[in-house]
Amino acid sequence: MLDIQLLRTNIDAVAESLAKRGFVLDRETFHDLESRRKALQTRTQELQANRNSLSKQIGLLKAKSQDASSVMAQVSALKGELEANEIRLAELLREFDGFLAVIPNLPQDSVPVGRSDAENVEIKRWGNPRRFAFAVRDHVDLGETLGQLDFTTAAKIAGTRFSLMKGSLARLHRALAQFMLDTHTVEHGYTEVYAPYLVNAASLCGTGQLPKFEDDLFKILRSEAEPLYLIPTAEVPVTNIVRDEILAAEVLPLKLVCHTPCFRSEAGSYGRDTRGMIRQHQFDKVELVQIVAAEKSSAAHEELTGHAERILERLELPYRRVALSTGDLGFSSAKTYDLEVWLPAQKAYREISSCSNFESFQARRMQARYRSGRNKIELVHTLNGSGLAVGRTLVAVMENFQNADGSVDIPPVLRPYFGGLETIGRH
RNA sequence: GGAGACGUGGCCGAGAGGUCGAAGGCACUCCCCUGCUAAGGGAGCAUGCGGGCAUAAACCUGCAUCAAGGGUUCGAAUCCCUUCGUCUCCGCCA
Repeated sequence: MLDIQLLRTNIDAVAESLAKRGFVLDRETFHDLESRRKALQTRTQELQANRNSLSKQIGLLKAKSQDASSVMAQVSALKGELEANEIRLAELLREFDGFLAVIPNLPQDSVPVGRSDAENVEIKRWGNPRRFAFAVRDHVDLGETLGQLDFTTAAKIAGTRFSLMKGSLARLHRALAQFMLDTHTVEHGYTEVYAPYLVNAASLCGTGQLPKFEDDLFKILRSEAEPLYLIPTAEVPVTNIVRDEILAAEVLPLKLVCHTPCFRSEAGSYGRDTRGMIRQHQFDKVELVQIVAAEKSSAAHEELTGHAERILERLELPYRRVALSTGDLGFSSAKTYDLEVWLPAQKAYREISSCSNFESFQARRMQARYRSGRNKIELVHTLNGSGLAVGRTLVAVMENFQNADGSVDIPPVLRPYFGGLETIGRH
């Protein structure tokens, strides 16, 4: 949610900024809503004030056992207009909220301007893709040859876009998550969090997945009760820890890390990445979340991205960092870096982490604030990033550490999680 | 799943149809007093959204908010309904 004051006072600058990301701000509708709101709200509040003061008089008269019937008649005269106004105002505010809720965040000035991912800008590269003396296989080939990755059975159990791992591959998957959690907690100062995998609509509105992207979510309907949704990312439960809170300045920054499965319906992605584990309905992710004071968020964004990069470096996986262009930016984000890992079978860098600074956009929706000074309350800034997507990291390890015989070496840094085992082979 | 009790500011807690955005306490901020280490006195201290205001702070003022939503009423923290949550007992369960 953008600051409505900014829209009121500076709508042309807002529209210009949004245009960079391909969003056309409907200024006429805004002005129309705003002028109707102002008139209606002022009038309604005036009527309410009248009613309140007259009602107070009634109370005072009755306390003195005096006749209040003429004042009561006055209030009754107000009633019709007041109720009609209250209803119209509520409708108008709902409409206004709906209008505001689908406006994306403003990109930071440093975000490269572009229409799509084609105009993303590479910031850095790390590591050199390995040269293979044999024909590389992709992770599907490798996993099925090992007898430890099975999409057919997963489809039988659940459906398409699920995976089933067994044996050392399942253990590798677990080891990766453990390693990421250990690194972020011990070396990067994050607090480990275990959070619900089902969340309510208010939480999803807080982080921006609702109301606009309901189709991407798995929804659990319960009779009578409010629906719950499977989390698309740990960002949702973890960031919402601070929803409707006023934090003491001393507790900031909050640095939280959380390993969860993530569930995405992948509506609208039919036909894309249908092979293998790249795009699944269920995948694990280790998520980094930071809640920081407003002026600290840009530095925190660089730091957090570095924390995610550190995982790739310690796993010895070549990657690059890309600044998303305005056209590729997520709805809530003011600036995003994607980390892309080298996949030898695709001969391409593929997204494995997305690190975003949301500034006050989520905080405003969540009413997540902190005391920034004496009697001064400010919205926090929120950030998050994958550190990393576990399934995709598994894919990258398999493909980059494969041997000619189809076995997969275990990256040295993961071997402590394997009791000394160095290679995953058929068994 | 069944039965009952409950949900009030940063925290504890009073409040039972009108002068209640809400006593009192704790915490916090400022001032005074006091030569010391959780002494005393005074003042301030919820949030959101409007209007004054074309702009920032300050200030004044209005409305809303006592878990959430709806209802009764001239008037609701207070009465009624629904939902959510907490606690206690029973049942079930890893």
